[in-house]
Amino acid sequence: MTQDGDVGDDGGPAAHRPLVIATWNVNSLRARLPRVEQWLAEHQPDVLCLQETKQPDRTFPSPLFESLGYDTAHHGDGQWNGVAIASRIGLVDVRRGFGSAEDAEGCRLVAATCGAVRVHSVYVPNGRSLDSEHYVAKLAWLARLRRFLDETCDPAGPVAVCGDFNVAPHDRDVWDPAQLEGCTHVSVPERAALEEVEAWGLVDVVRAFHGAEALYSWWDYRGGAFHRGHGMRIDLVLVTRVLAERCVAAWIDREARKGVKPSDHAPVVVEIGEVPPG
DNA sequence: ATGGTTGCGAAGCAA
Repeated sequence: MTQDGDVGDDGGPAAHRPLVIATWNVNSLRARLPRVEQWLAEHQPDVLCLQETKQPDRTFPSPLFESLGYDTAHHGDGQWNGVAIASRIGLVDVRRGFGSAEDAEGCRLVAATCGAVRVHSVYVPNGRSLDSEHYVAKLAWLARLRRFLDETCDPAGPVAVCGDFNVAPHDRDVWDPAQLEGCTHVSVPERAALEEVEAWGLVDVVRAFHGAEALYSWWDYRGGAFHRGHGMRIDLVLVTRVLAERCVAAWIDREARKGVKPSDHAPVVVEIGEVPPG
């Protein structure tokens, strides 16, 4: 690992490695642990947000993360949902859930300050179907997230909201909008609820870096969806303007969807040049 | 053709 120094390799000004923040719905951390270890070693993110750890806090493998140089905060209470943040740049002021009745969906939000950045790992409810009570709860959860940001953060500061939003922001974020008419993830109300979250002061940096190009972060396990290109971009890194302005790269690691026992989601990675103090 | 796959936990549900 390189040390931050006053002088770079070429003798010129120090070349600071960007701050790397990633998010990954691992669809069971237990099942995915070898892939997560491999991915951390390969990409060396400073912060990794995880969703669907599918385990209670007491079994979360924090010692393993510590051995890899990461402090962790986990919020999970059983075999479903579960979110975490792993950070090698510090991890303080942990908050688990909204701290209110709206959190009844359970273990879908954890926040922590990592270095200068207030980081949130979120797992938005799936919604199941448009006529389901779970869809109503999904809309309410997104509205609660917006209020949570209003109450706990400053949009002028360095804030990142990362995770599986279970909403494709735009028709360009799904392989075939016609096939998905009447389905969750693309409906007008949930897209509006996501826009309300972004309107707090957040930029979808992967989209900002890739114009209108088709980019997906999730592909169904069934029917060879990945190889057919049948995906959706539902995993997002949303950052405040002060971070977006310093963003030097933002991408989705499709390679992680390949190989042995992949998650059905790919990691989303954002690289930020120089982070000002919060 | 209402299929297909994975994870959880040990039958069916959730995604």
